[in-house]
Amino acid sequence: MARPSRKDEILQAALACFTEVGVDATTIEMIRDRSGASIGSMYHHFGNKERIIAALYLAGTAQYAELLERGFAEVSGAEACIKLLVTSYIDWVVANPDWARFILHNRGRVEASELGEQLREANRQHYARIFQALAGYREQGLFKPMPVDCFSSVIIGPTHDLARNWLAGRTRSELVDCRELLAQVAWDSVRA
Amino acid sequence: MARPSRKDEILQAALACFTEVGVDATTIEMIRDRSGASIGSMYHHFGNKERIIAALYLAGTAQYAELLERGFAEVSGAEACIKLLVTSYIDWVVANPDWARFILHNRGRVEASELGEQLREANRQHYARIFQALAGYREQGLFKPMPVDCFSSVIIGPTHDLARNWLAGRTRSELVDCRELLAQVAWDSVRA
Amino acid sequence: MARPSRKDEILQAALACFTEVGVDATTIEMIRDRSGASIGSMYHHFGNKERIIAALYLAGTAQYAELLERGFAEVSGAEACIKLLVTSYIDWVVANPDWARFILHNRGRVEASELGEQLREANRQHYARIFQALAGYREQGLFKPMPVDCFSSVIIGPTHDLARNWLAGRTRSELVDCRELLAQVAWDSVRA
Amino acid sequence: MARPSRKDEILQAALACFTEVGVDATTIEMIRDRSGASIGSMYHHFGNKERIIAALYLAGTAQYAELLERGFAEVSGAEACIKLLVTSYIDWVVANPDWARFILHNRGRVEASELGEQLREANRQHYARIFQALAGYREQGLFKPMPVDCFSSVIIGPTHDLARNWLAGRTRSELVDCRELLAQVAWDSVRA
DNA sequence: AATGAATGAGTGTTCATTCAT
DNA sequence: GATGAATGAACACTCATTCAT
Repeated sequence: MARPSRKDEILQAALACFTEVGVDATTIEMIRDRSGASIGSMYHHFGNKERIIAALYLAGTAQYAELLERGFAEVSGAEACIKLLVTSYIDWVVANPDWARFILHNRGRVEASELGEQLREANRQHYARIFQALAGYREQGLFKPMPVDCFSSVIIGPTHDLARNWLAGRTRSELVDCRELLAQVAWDSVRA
Repeated sequence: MARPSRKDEILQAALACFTEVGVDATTIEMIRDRSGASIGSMYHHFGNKERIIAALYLAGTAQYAELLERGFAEVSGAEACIKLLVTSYIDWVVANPDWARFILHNRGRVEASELGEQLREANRQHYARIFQALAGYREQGLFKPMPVDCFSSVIIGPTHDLARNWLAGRTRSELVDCRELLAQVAWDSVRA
Repeated sequence: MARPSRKDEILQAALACFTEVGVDATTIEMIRDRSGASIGSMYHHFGNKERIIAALYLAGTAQYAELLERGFAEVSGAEACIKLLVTSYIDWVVANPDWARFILHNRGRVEASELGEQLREANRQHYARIFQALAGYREQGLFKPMPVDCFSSVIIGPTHDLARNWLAGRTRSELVDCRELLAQVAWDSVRA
Repeated sequence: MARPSRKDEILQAALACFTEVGVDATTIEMIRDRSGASIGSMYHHFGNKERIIAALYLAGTAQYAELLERGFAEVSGAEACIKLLVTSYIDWVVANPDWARFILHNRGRVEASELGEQLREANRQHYARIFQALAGYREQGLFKPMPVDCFSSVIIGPTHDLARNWLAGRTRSELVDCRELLAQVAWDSVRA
């Protein structure tokens, strides 16, 4: 296993700072301090703070997308696919809580940034991939008819909500203990 | 109808700025400019920026709580109560989109602020009120057994998720068009 | 004994603040808080902060001058007069340490203020009174000849220096324990 | 002779401002203006205003200590040593009147600052050096017995007092003209 | 690829003072 | 004489970014 590159060290340090004091309160100096890189090096690799944020965001969503992709390769059937969307998400959040917290709270900022279009494109592909996986079942009438925006929110909304609360330390339950329940609720909510 | 007080004018101006450029990018000067108040007056009324943010947050949650309270006075039955939680929320969001966006994205910041405890206390009372309204039905076994954190998220999660997307302009559907569907999904997800 | 007037209450409060945090760090609000007066009342009585400082300064020097005057009425002889200058000063400092500290550190500021001339006039009279008391002995050749500025500093310099250090908490000795020694040194230093 | 460093330029500019308008009335902007440095550079070198003040103070006392040290290398005997304390001080004040004025009026502020301990340590060493130089004579009984705080004040008090007055423009005499007289008075005041 | 001293526009906040009541 | 809400100029300080080495 290769040692982390300077770029990765900077991203890890940034995430740690974002977790501790928030994205806006994190200064370039803090990241420099934590990563061991020099200011010049950080600007050489990323150009500006906004691009550090975007790089961290995009890397996170890519990692989750990859996990989901691996899941799709292993399951089949409408129910399994819907449940996979929930369980993959929970598994990723539990494995990467800081990263998940960062992503959950900074979508708007990255969308508004100079790299917003890149994020939107990644999201489009992500959704396209999911709908491609579900298209067959939909045509078979296995899902309750509803607007596509609702469909997404009904599946993943409870999980997003609980994940946010869990990551903020506002829950008594462990997120992972609700894994099967949330998956079942998602399936029940969309099945025809 | 009374004319808005100086305090309210400041709060309204702050919300408009937060909506346009975000909370962190909003400067005291912008709020001053928009509200017509002097800097001194703003500090006389609120003390600092953080307290302006917190005051706006707390006023918003109080308003929603009041709307919900009025709803509880009018409905009865487990199904009606669960659906009310969803429809009241949607109604408030649709009626106050800027305020809703602000609240949806700044809970953590207010919790971490000097007024965090006040917010947590308000939240405790809010949840206590809801559970009190539902306690009878729960005892009758009308709800599927699940952890309390899940129960909340299953009911309101899809609505929160869709509201976030709608407020960010990421949906094709109108939030209000999903009102009955989301209410029904909520009820179906928790009924025994 | 009359109760302190509102003006005196303000001056006492100001001195307490000056002692605790320094003159520059003391705000009008602090004095208001401590005195119980309103802001308006303070400005009614004094006009501005500078005049509060000057009033406190002038009241202090007047009080010391009065003490000295009473001393002159009781003693006679060159040695007694010189020693009186030292002992009166020490007695006043020990009785009014906060006031003394304030006066010792704010002469320049009051001199530079709008009331500077008033202070200089008071000082002129103070020195004139002292030299009048000593004029006879000087003519009798009882003092070592030296410039008048030196004469003053030689008499009171050691006492000023020790008083400053004592008031700042930098001495092991108590100021009062050095009373006789300093008086004797003063006399030895100026006697012919 | 090397050209002054950026740090020294800032310090010199600060001293000039302190002399003209006083420490509290001097703004960072004034020092920036006068030194030619950028605000960022000033904060890069010193961190904050308080540390500029302290650096100037400590540099001044160090310079005087060095002058005194050179004097000790050249003289011997109790009388010469005592007189050296006075004459070195006067020589330094006359050569550096602005610096001297600054030091004479800002000891308390630096002691109360974050660098107070550093100043106290420097003072401890300064006094230790002096008492080491005099220890032998003291043991020989060449000095009048008195508390150590008095001993210092008796020697240097008249000089401090006159220097303050001279630096404030309140004297008719020139400080330097009183050099020998003050040295003699100091010696007379402490000799056994 | 790496460094870090230098930059300066921009920020939140303070506080002496005014004035209508 | 007394009040205190309102004012706004002025301040110390921050921090993303640049650039010569």
